[in-house]
Amino acid sequence: MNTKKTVAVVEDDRRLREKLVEVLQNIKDIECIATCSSAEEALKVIPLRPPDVVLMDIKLPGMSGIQCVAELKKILPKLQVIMVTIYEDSERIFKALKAGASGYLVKSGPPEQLIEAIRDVFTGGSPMSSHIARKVVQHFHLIGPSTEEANNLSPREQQVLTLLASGYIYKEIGDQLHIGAETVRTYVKNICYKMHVRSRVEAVAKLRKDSY
Amino acid sequence: MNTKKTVAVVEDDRRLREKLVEVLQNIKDIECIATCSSAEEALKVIPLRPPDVVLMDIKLPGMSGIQCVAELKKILPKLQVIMVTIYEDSERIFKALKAGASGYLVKSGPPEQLIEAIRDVFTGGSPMSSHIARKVVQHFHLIGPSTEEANNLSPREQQVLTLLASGYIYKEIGDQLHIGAETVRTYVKNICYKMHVRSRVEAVAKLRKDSY
DNA sequence: GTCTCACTCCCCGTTTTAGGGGATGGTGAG
DNA sequence: CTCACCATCCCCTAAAACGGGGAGTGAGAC
Repeated sequence: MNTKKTVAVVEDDRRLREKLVEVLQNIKDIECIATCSSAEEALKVIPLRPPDVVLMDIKLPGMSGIQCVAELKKILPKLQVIMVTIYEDSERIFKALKAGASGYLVKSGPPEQLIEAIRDVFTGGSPMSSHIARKVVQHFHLIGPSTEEANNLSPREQQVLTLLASGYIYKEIGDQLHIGAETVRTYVKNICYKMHVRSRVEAVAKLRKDSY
Repeated sequence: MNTKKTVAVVEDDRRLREKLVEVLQNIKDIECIATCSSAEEALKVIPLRPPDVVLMDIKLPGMSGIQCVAELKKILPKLQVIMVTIYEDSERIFKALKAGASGYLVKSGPPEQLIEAIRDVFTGGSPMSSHIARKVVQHFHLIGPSTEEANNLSPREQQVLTLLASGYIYKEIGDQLHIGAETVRTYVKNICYKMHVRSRVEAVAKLRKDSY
């Protein structure tokens, strides 16, 4: 590869930040074009000259790294962000990923892991520390096997269920689908029967389990 | 490590199966203790002498590998399964993970990847091919940033919301929490207010967006 | 000591759902 | 040509939820 991959580092701890930059400087296909010591600074600096990849700490003074990712992604949707942090709790992991991070590394890993990760996101991958990946996978285990029950609903029934989940009452649903509220009611009855639930609320909750 | 990691292979294509076994035989810390050419066979054979790790193909004659994982996990919850397949579509990936798979590799990868993956699940990781990981991560991006609205519910309100999602009516919730149905109603009012929704159904639907 | 806030309960009247029926026409499979 | 299944609509009664109030206690914050 001829052109270098450009990287920005967001990390409040000065020593760690400099250490990261130093590591990156020794890599021929990577160039660190910016360093920030806070999320606020990152939001100013990074959009001016967007790098290919951002290495982002989570614990920052003021705005958190997670929040920062969310903001950056709003203005630079194609920006790739790798979280580099000490936190391994599921909640932070999921928040970071939902905010738009493409990778998640724990700081304890070797520097080579970081370099590999940068190359990995570059080629469309999602680098994650081993245990992070497991937590992500466990999230799917919690959801449990798809019951498929929502799938043998008729098209109309699925529409109704979707609108139901949006909080509409029968009459409103009927208006949107140009059918009577009584008809909507019939669908809800069938949905409850097919999904083996007792109420529309439970059906909506089950929809969540089956999808995702 | 002294004791070998035991592995079973489930793969219908004979040549590929034998090739997998051959690769494994050359590794000192891994022992292949079973091979199956179908999901049905796997369900009979594997529980008799459970291996540490199962390598599972998805496309099998009869029952699919995904279904097989779900069944195996029911009787052997601690069994670790790595999907080894040619499919890279999100739907199969998610179904496999939800069924209980711990890892997901594409067949095109090098044999060393397989060995690494077996060792990885053994140490609590979740091996995934690079692009598979990205698809998993993209799933979180689709959900979007947490709105946090469910998080500033009081503990009691969260309990109520959870039970609500399970389909209970106010009286049943009240009984379970040893409070009156009227109190439950008060919580629901507050929940709707705090979450900016108009009904309990919408609140439950929103819960799904915020969690996961 | 006041103030906020979670937790608890209550009332009234109105709207929405649930439960359990029945009914029509259309369409595609066997 | 049935039979199943979908989409559509209707009736009645009873149960549940909603809207919008009020109101008391105890804990912790300031």
